[in-house]
Amino acid sequence: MGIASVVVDVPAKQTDREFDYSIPGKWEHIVQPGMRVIVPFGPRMVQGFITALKNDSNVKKIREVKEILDLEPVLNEELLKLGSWLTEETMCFRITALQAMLPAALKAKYEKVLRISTGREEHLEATVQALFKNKDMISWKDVLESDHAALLQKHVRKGNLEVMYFVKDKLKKKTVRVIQPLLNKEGLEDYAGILPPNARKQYEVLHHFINHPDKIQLRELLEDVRVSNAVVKALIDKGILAEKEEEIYRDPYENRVFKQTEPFILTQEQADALRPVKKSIHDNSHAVFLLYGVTGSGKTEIYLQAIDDVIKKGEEAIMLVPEISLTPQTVKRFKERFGNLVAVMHSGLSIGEKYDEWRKIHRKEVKVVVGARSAIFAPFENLGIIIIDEEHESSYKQEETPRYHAREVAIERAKHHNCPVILGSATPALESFARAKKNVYKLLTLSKRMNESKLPRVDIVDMREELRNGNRSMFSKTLFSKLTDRLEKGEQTVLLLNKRGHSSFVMCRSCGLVTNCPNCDISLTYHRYNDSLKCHYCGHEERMPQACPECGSDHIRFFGTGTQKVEEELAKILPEARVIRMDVDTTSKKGSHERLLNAFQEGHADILLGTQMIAKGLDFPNITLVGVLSADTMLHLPDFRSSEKTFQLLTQVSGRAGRHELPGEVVIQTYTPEHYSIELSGLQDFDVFYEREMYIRRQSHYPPYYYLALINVSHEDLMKAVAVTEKITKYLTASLSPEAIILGPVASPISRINNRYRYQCLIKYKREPELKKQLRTVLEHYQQETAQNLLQISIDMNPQIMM
DNA sequence: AGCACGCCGACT
DNA sequence: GTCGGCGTGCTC
Repeated sequence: MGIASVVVDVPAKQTDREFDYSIPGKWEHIVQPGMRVIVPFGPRMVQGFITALKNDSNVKKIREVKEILDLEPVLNEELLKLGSWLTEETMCFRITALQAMLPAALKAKYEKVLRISTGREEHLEATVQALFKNKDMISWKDVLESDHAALLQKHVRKGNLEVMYFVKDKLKKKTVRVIQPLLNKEGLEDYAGILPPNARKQYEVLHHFINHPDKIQLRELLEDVRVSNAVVKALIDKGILAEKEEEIYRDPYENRVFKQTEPFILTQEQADALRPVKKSIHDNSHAVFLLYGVTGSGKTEIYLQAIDDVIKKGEEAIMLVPEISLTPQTVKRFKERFGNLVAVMHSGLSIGEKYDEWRKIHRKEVKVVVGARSAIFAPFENLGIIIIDEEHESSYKQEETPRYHAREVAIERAKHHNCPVILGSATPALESFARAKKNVYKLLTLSKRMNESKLPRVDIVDMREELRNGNRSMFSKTLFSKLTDRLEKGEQTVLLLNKRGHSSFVMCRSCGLVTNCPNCDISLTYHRYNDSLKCHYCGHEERMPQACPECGSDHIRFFGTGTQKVEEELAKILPEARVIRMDVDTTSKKGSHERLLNAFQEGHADILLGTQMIAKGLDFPNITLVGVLSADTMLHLPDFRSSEKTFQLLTQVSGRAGRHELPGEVVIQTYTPEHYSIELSGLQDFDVFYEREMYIRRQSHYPPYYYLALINVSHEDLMKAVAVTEKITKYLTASLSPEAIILGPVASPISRINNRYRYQCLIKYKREPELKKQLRTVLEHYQQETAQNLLQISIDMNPQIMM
């Protein structure tokens, strides 16, 4: 008898294992590991994944698989294995790992409903019958909201009402109605001849098919021939035409024509960098390359040509790009080279669109996927290369469970496929560069920009000096004069306002009160569209106050990312300048990001003003000036990577200037010009920065010299949170090797979320083979309390941010 | 995660 | 005696 091992969709410690189910005979030859099923689990139905098939089971009372949800496995053997690896590495539940690899559309939706048992209607009093008025089922959610929950529950016990469980897919495949002729050209002509003379419209429809015998979408047909549905219907009824439902993809890029491009001739440097990659592709050998190339050195062309080789070899490619630079511009470059062999995956797509892109990959209709972090799980079976552009970007680390880093997943998959990985960056993560130096990764260097263009000249302006000289504006003299100069020449400027986060908070200018969330220790975020304040952590929402709740002053206003204020000041000092502002406020609508960039590219503005989101990917020939208004705002964050992040951002944004014929200039304004990350980004010298930063990391026992694991404990009771963290810290100190450094307990940077106090313990280690086992023991020990949700313990292996 | 089961105190 | 509170343990 066929038995399936199933991982069920119940993310909890106690159910984090396989359960056995028997397979009904009719499905015996269909089922395969990696398929989704619906299975009975206790009293309800849940979704699950078949992880293995076997012939027998030790389980006595085995139940049957209720339904098979897929005709083809959604997870192949490799991905199932990768799921186990993810579970192990990130210490998450198996089901969480499996779901993370699939588009959200494939996740189940559960519904619990009540219905009247057959023939028991008389047993119900009028109030209950009234609830069922006009419907045979009511949802459990409504029951809980009604005042009759107890009463209804009693009827369930008596058997008058029945509880039913439904498992549904989040989403259906999208279909369109398609019309096609059932006769050939001659047949249609003959039939047109015998149509009654008053059937003019039917005649026109037939005429369409005589000229275009192919099938056509009903909607298009109606538009083209300008007839109503009734006309087509008549012809279908007569058996001349046929209608059918056809599955279609929601193609976010439909109606867009991409001009094909040919590979460019590579520079000597580029060719030298590409050669070892090509060798690895053709030898089917695994290797990780760190492509370290200055901004504008033509990394993308190397990616494109490597992918081209992979496709020619009949294999597939994954191209990861950070979410914020996954702009239509980027996508265009890949679509222009590889046409419709490209699928695109990013968070801007709807659940349905993502699902459709995923299906193109699953059905082997595309060869390349360009996407953000989660595209690393694209279900390709013959991977020939994985490329991660801007590999230092922190968005490659998922900040929810499973807390994986796409770079590590990429390497794991590439090992399985015996194929190369390219990590590309002008400012590699310190960890990556260190590995390249140790020859764990192979270093490929591009030190020159293409088109012979020079790296821009960088001016670092000390804003303290400006203040001393009586300049209180946010623009230094230098920046102002260069701005005016560009304006006169008709060249373009990018202005970066380097502010932390992307949100705007509210502060009273009289008493300095910042409106905080009542449940969390974090400021509320202003939302313009409904003039309200929201907490991004717990969802708390309140109206924007008219006066300060503390001192009553009406000088209360929001401090946005500040771009608005800069815009106002620009309007004062350079009234003739046309400014495009890009920040959360102006880019929240779908497609607005692209629209603004297009407008800038087409020269409808002189200045592009924005936050971090403008630092990447812009490649416009007319940009000759980049200004950073305040370079040091994120330097003083309590994060050991803040210097690295500052250096990376400044270098990236500087790289926007002078990429083509016109030379570029950069002005960096700062209050700490002596800080090495600012000074060295001015010199664009990553190598020196690397040495400096490595020295500091070694001194303070941080990566790449040490690995990190962060344990976060939260509890409603502050003392309890501290006590548990304390106990964990003690336990780990005792059970890990003396080389491990265990710090804590300390309050989290966000010390309270949703009225739960948060404490943490940080482990720095070099080699601790027992670490995961010990952490599992810790989780095990607090199992009971975490199950009751009194206590929460989360573990982040290799955290990117210390929250 | 749900849900049933079971044991306890408070009530018709 | 019975209802409903919540701690405990199970789900193939």
